[in-house]
Amino acid sequence: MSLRHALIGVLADEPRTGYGLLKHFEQSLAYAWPASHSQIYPELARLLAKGLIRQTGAGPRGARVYEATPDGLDEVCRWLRTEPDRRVRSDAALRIFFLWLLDPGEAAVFLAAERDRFRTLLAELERIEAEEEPRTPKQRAYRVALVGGLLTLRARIEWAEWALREVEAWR
Amino acid sequence: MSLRHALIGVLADEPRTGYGLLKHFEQSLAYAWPASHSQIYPELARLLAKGLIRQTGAGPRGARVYEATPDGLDEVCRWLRTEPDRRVRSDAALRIFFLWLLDPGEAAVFLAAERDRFRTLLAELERIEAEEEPRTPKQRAYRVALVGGLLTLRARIEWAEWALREVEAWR
DNA sequence: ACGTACATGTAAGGAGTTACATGATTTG
DNA sequence: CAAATCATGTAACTCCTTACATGTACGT
Repeated sequence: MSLRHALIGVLADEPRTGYGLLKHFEQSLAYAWPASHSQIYPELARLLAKGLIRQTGAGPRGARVYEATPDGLDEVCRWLRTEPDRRVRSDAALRIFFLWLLDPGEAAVFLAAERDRFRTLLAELERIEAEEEPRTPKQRAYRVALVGGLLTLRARIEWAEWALREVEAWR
Repeated sequence: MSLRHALIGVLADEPRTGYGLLKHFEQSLAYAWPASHSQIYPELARLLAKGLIRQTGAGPRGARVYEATPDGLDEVCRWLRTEPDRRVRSDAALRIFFLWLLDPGEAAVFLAAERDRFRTLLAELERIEAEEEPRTPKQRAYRVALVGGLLTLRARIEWAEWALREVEAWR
């Protein structure tokens, strides 16, 4: 359900091609909901058939430009008022529970990799944060999501640093 | 891949029934990897067929008790040394990007619900934290996971409170 | 000319959800 | 004796991943 609504939601802001949507997912939405082209293109065809989006034009190389229809926008707003599915899966977080099966040195390698990944991602988000002041409503919403990422990552880095000191004591 | 390894990993600590594993997932692992009985039971059958777990006995009501085999333990450790899949999907986090499609009052309702959910979850984790001192290696690993949850939730609550003040300014 | 990025699609298989289905034991 | 919990399974469906597949336009 999430992917189809996110696609309409992005198209509610401005018309885009399937490829444009793909790139937009890769650049920002992927932090919350990764999606590949093999999922996006068929889903766009379904949304088109249901009248939730429509094709407004064509670009070079056979690119199709879509935009959200009023029905599509209604559907997104209805979705936003429903209870979100709070289940989250994180392979990396799951592994923490089993670190005791490795020797402490190997557990430390894992935690250091986590910390480094968080740091890299934080630097990336801080770069985006510095890029431009949010002005439009959409930009302000994206900024709210961005700040969520920043605060969460800083907490995760703090945790990873603490956890590394902790596993030192396991030796 | 994650579920099958997590099942072996839990059974590496002590023998359990399928139902016992289900309850254990619901109580602690679900924060990182939710799993339902309709996934767990068939997966146990597959792990048994592959020799990664074995049945050690039977409890009342036809319950089957499993434990990890040495092959299973090797497999978990191999898994722990591979690169984790860092993709994470969060329906709730995705919705943030589309809050500008609602009016600010409705966006605030969403954010307040998020904040409340985080607070409830934090209280739950703090209760678990206070329960007992970790003593065994397994308990220490679980505590590392728990502290990760605590720090992350506190950051998410801080974010939700900031975001609520932010959307007030959208009116 | 060659490589990269643009642009779209399909197919097979694996993972996960929801619903259907059944029965035993304990607790009030 | 009724309800809750224990205990296990299957089936249909949806979602997602990986791989296969094809062609266009642009920059160097």
